[in-house]
Amino acid sequence: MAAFPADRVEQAAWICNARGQTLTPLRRRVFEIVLAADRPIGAYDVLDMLAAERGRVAPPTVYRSLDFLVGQGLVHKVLSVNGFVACSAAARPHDAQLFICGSCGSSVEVARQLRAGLIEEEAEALDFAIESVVLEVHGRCHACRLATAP
Amino acid sequence: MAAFPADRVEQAAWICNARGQTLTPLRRRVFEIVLAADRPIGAYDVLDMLAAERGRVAPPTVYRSLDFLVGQGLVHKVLSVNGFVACSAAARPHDAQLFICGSCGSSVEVARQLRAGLIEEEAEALDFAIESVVLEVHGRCHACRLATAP
DNA sequence: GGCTGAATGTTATGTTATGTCATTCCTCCG
DNA sequence: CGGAGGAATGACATAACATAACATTCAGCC
Ligand SMILES: [Zn+2]
Ligand SMILES: [Zn+2]
Ligand SMILES: [Zn+2]
Ligand SMILES: [Zn+2]
Repeated sequence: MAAFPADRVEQAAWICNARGQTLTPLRRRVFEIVLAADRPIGAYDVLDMLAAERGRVAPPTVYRSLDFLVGQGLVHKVLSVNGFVACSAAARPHDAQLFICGSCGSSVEVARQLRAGLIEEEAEALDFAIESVVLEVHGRCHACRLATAP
Repeated sequence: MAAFPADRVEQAAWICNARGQTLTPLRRRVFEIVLAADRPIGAYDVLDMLAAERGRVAPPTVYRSLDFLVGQGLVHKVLSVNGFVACSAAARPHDAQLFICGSCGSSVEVARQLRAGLIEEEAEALDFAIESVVLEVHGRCHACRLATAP
């Protein structure tokens, strides 16, 4: 198998291939659109961009591709804004940890594990089997703080 | 002012009063419905129950009451299931920390702070001003694990 | 060629949430 | 008393987000 590529879209294709999956032209294009947005983007925004390129596009077309990309860990769904954002480290799937600015809409994904074992401890105490953890931090980003502070 | 009451609905009324707000009959009824559900409940489920009692009810009626209750910290919005759940410790507002079972839909709110300072550290490094943190843990609860394990 | 399975197209509908203006009701003040 | 002002609710319409179900296309394989 070829070496891990530098371009993020090629990385995505590589990751899919390594799993016996296919990054089809449609999925690739959707991934490119999400990637280019560089912030969480709505499914219907993706739809509009696709429609501008290829005429009428129905919602399932977009949601199926997004679901595939989310399933492969290439894209994260951002619950607090009903959006999707490209993963910054998709090589191995993980729960996203996002800092989301309420002013400009930008988001930053943090790779370093932000939780100590407290959640796992609590799960143990509850006899709760963790499957996934949603962690989304809201606030104001550096740029927006500069913009209003004197 | 009267002492802090034992009943959760009366507590809610007390909390509102203490802030110069009013738990009107409608808001009180919505709170009772959310409280009785003992798990996240959808806005339109609340709507249906209200409608059964008082005839036609429009969505804004429900959403306004839910928004009020969320604003007062009496109810938490659960993003991962598009639902609302009564807060188990509303006396002072806080970000919810929820363990949500994907099998039975139940949720447990944990009061003890589940995060060490790692999120705050990271925010500091990013110069990000935190306003709120969404933490929702998904998995299988104790009861559901018992139900399928031999 | 004909079967099969994956992907996409197509139509319709379900689910969640908000914008806007009208109405009610209470309180304050002259 | 009577009207101004504000909070809450009612009522209507629509926006925004997401999925169900079935048809079609196409490549790989025997
Ligand atoms: Zn990621
Ligand atoms: Zn910002
Ligand atoms: Zn709470
Ligand atoms: Zn359960």
